[in-house]
This record gives sequence, structure tokens and C-alpha cells, in this order.
Amino acid sequence: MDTAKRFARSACAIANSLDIVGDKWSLLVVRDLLHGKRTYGELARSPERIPTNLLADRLERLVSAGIVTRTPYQQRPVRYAYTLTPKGRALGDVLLAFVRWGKQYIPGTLTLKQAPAGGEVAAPAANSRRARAKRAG
Amino acid sequence: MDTAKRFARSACAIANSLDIVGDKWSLLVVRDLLHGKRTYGELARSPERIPTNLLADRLERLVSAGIVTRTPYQQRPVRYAYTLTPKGRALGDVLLAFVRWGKQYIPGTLTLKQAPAGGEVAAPAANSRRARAKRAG
DNA sequence: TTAGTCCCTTGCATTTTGCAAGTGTATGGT
DNA sequence: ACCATACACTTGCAAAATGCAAGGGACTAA
Repeated sequence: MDTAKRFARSACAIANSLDIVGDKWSLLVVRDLLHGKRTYGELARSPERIPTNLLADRLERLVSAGIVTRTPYQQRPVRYAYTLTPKGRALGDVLLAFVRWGKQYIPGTLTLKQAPAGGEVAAPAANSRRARAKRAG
Repeated sequence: MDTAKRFARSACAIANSLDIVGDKWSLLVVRDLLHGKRTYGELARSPERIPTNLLADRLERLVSAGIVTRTPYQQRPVRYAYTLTPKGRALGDVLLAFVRWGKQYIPGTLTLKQAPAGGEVAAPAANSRRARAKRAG
């Protein structure tokens, strides 16, 4: 198969990298995994509050791109931990470049570790029957 | 104004960088400008073939983000050249990180300079009356 | 039972993207 | 004058991606 068919847009390494992680969420997920987060819930609670359908979608894509691995860490019920592959860990260099650029050119931005409350945000308890009854009026 | 209002998602430098250039096209435009392209037409003719409405939109956004400057390079008709500001040139480090990652982990990808025909693709002559008549049947 | 947690899925409205064609201003050729 | 072409966009519209809110299954603890 030739170049025209093998790549979506061109053979450029930048273009193809962007086709994999060139959106507003993928690299944030990688960032969190690099910071040691491992579960869906931990990722969902990050300060940017990724919508859960997008989190599920991004994890799936990252897994099929060979950037993330999904492994069960408990049974009954089975729960999965998401971890970076070497390919995923190598994105750390890209993230570092973004951090340096952002800190230099976007006033007020920080590394997540410097953010208040350790970069975590509390999640509301949203799915109890009480909460649902309350919303229903 | 506090952090919650000043940033769209969080104070994280990565998140805010992605809010500016975290899509599939912006960094390709920056790449081309770094490679010395200067006009709308040159940018539009890059191998990835950015749709022209998106090119116009991205240039506008990059200008208002302080990454690109638009200056007239001729009169009658007035034509503009797009060039990178220091903030834009500094994105070179991000692009370099993407190139290294892509070349290592996405088989077959290249630097644009290594691509056939110097990374350029011919544009069809699409707006002549003859071409239009031909399409109309 | 009831409440709560965890990990997602689903429905749907809004926004973004992408394709194709059109527009306005100019130059060069005949 | 007339035609072809170039350049730099704009416009219209369909398709895809995003984001919000709610739903749901599997389980634990009270």
C-alpha cells in the first residue's frame, strides 16, 4: 500500500500525531495517567471535567492506538485500570513542550501540581434515588 | 478575576495550550509558517489540503491569539503575508516533540521536508469559466 | 430495603468540520 | 473589449464531533 492510502492526510509525522491526539481531551487524559491516575473515576474528576461519554470514547481510542492499556485490577465487580504504554509515556515530551510554552506565553497558567487542591475537584453525588427524586420535583 | 473565570477549563498550562492550538489544523498551519510559507495560497496548497474556510478561521484565531501576524505585502490588490510572532515561533519546540514522537511510534511517517515533491501538492485550476462549464455539463 | 459508589451508555441539542461552489479584485493575453 | 487565470477569501449546507443530562447495571455497606 502506498503513502496516499496508508495515511489519512499525509506522511507528515506531525499530521499523523495530530490525527491521534490532536483534540482537546486526549492529551489531558495522557497527562493524568502520567500523574498516576489510573481509574475512570479519577480521570473523570480532573479539574477540566471531561464529559463521561468523551472519556469513554477517548480511552477506547487511546487503547486502540496503543497508547493506553486497560487491565482489570479487581473482580466482582470487574474494574479496570488504565495505564500508559511506552508509546503513551513518550508523549510526556510533547506535554512538557506544551507546559513550557503555556507557562511562558499564557499568563497565569500553571503545572497541574501547582493548582489548588492538588488539581482535583469534588464530584457531586448525582445518581442516588434521592437526587433523582429531587430533580424530578 | 479569579482562576475560575479567567480560564475556560482550568489553570493548567497544557489545557490552555490545547484550547488555543489543540485541534487538527492549527499546528499544521504553524508548521508551514515555520517552513517559510507566507501566503494564504501557499498554506492552502499543503499536502493535507486544509479546507479554505477552516484556513481562514484558523488564521483569524491564530492572529487573535498573538501567534501569527498579518501584514500587507502588496497593494492593488492588497495581499497579506502571514508570519509567526515569537510566541508562534516558540511552538517549534512542541512541533519538534510531535515529530520525534511520530517518527518513533507511527511507522512510515516523515518530516515534511523528506516527503515527495517537497511536501507540496498541485492545486487544480478550479475557478475558470471553462472549468465551471465543464462541471455543469 | 435503601443508599451510595463505580463505570459507563444513551438521547439529544449545539457546535465544529468539511466539501463544493461562489465572489471580488486584479493581471495578462489576444 | 473579452476571456482566462490567479489569489484570497466567503457562503451554504450536510455530516460529524462535542457536551450536557440522565439512565443503568453491578456491586457494597447500613
